[in-house]
Amino acid sequence: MDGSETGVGSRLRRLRESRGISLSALARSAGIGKATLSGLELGTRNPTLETLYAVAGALGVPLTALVLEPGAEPAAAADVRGAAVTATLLEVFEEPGATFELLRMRVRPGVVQQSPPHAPGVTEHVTVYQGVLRAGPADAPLLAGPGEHIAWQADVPHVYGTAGPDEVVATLLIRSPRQIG
Amino acid sequence: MDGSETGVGSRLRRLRESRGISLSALARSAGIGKATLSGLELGTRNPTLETLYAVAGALGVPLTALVLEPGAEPAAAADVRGAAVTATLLEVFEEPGATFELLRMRVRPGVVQQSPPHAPGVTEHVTVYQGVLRAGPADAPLLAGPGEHIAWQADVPHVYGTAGPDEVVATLLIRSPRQIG
DNA sequence: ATCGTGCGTTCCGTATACGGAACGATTTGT
DNA sequence: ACAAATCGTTCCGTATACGGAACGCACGAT
Repeated sequence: MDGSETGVGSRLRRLRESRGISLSALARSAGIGKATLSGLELGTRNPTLETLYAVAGALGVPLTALVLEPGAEPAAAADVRGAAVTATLLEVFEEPGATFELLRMRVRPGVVQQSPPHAPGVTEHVTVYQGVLRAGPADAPLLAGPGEHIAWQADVPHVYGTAGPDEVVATLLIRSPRQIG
Repeated sequence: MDGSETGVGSRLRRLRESRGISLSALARSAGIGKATLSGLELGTRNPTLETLYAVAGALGVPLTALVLEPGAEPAAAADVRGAAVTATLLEVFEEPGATFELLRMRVRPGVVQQSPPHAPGVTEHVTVYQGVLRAGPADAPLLAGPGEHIAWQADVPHVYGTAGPDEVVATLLIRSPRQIG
């Protein structure tokens, strides 16, 4: 039973066949059973992380090439959505003094999104790649165009919007200091 | 037995705790057992893909935020290493007009790394999180400290180095316009 | 025509990932 | 201060992912 077919099987089969490797050979070089690999490709098994790492390693691709997705991804749950902003968490960096969350953000033109205050000490950093962004504290938003970077304290209400007709593409970095308790 | 601890457990635990969600609550909202989640975080279990999807979905993060990896990955192909710079490819964004490659970069102090020119139109954008970076065109490098962002045209020789005693941690975004032919 | 080799799938016993229900420890409410 | 709730871990029976060994099939060589 597949139950939650995620496309890993078909993606893996295409990857393997595009390299002209047989199922038996890949199973052997990955150190897993043929039955396991066959079931994985057919979608009749729910592979463990260990199996996925073995296969990805044998193919010489990052695990994300099997699991992540060229566009059709159903993982809408991975996104944060609001009136104007769609954001996807890319990475979380744990540094000694703070946690950094790096998100990719899109802002639709013509709408302004309010965001409630975060905890004290939290700062937001935005680097704009496309479009012109107007964002920052609700009472004093800042402007940033492609290649520019703005930052503000996020412990007050803040807003996101565009200052031009185009959609804005940017990265948002949220810095949360380790709470001192 | 963990066998191949990939850091998923500790990363997941930090992610969960940084949001102030209890293990019990996350297990409930993900629709999985507390025992499963506990074992996953402790690294005593080898989770299935289905479990990983459930947890990532409940946290609202892409699966890659759990699985993408800190260093033990055999996929050295994803890494770029040089005299002073170690970079790991985090994500590739395909936009209509350009390809963006987002990398996490570390620059060791005391060494300067030369990088050959890229194709015309390629720009590099760096956001610094720690340390002071000196980078940019070889004849006119720029400085950037924590929270600052610099960018330059990468079709000339450029350099990476530090301007202080500390290692620099930054993200590097390379924008390559779709070739016009 | 009959091997011999390799393919991908299926069968099967074993190892283990799963969820439910304990458990002790800690926090919260009265 | 005690009781109730909730925390994260551990115990345990069940479901299932695992690898080894069949299986049927498609070729190539003698």
